[in-house]
Amino acid sequence: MRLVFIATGDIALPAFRYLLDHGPRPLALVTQPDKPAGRRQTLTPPAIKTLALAAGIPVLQPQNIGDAAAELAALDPELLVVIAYGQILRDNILSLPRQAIINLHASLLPKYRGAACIQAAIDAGDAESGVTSMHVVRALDAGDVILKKAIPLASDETGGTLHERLAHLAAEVLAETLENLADGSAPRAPQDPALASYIPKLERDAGRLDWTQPAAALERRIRAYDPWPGTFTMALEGSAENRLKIHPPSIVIAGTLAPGALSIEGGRLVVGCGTGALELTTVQPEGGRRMNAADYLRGRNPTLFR
RNA sequence: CGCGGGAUGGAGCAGCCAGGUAGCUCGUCAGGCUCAUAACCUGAAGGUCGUAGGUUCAAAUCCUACUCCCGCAA
Repeated sequence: MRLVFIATGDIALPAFRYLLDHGPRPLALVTQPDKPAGRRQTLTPPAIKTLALAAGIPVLQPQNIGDAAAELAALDPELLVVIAYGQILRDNILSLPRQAIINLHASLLPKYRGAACIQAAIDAGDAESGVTSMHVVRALDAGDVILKKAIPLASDETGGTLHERLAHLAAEVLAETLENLADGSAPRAPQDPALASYIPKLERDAGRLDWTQPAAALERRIRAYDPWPGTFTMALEGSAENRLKIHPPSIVIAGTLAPGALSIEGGRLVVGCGTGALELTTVQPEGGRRMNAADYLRGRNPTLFR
């Protein structure tokens, strides 16, 4: 099968490796251009590009994927596989493959269309999440579903652990989807629009914790947003106000503290929430390294979180 | 050269701006108190103040270069 792989995010790595190991071997990889990353803002290629080059797969990095329409057409692909590419595909790409263009999405569609689907499942307290394969249509993540596989979420699940598990699940889903397409047995189920939800891309300050929220919701958010985009609060330390990152795990406890008020006893850091309170175990002051709450309290003297 | 914070006994920090006895909260060890304890009391050990130069009678502190850690941003 003449297949072109279109992906940027690391969640696509296991699926890409699967194709390299078991075929069909991709004719090319389309990925986003190298971007400045890290503290020095050095130009960094997507990890999947490095993997492709090592395997001798041609790599295309158009600024806009529409710019590469002619090159892709020249490859005469039967199937385009899209995973976490990061650009909307337009008609000049959608019309390219002779057989199909499919997308793998890290949620149980039609729930959580959009970019932050992994975080959304944990944030909402869902019992399970999964990976869905579908046909790509013009509306985002709205195409007919081929198949989906679900996995249960652990009580200590974080965005990082779920990302890892779904990445491997995606490889399984891709394998099965390709088999079904090859032998013509692929199901095609329209999504029920009434059940659809859309999760917008997370913004800069999305990780700031709102202490008026219930403790249980904040505990989920701290897990969901770890390691990206992370959660933080502004800590009043003396006359200064410093950014303080909050890492999981955190523990929901009963309490009647006012939202953002602190209870510091025996090296335990407890913050009042809208409902109940939250004990924080691991924090990271701006400019400092990650440390446990007792260490933080030894050298700093926070009086209020907001 | 994207912006910024940091490196001080095992941990987290103060001291630096206005150079001149190494300090705080813990931890560790010993002893005491207690039915008992991560509680309390007493005492002790433990530091080339990131590295290399420079200024000075004198540098954790001022100057220069370098190494490493981290936050923002992307």
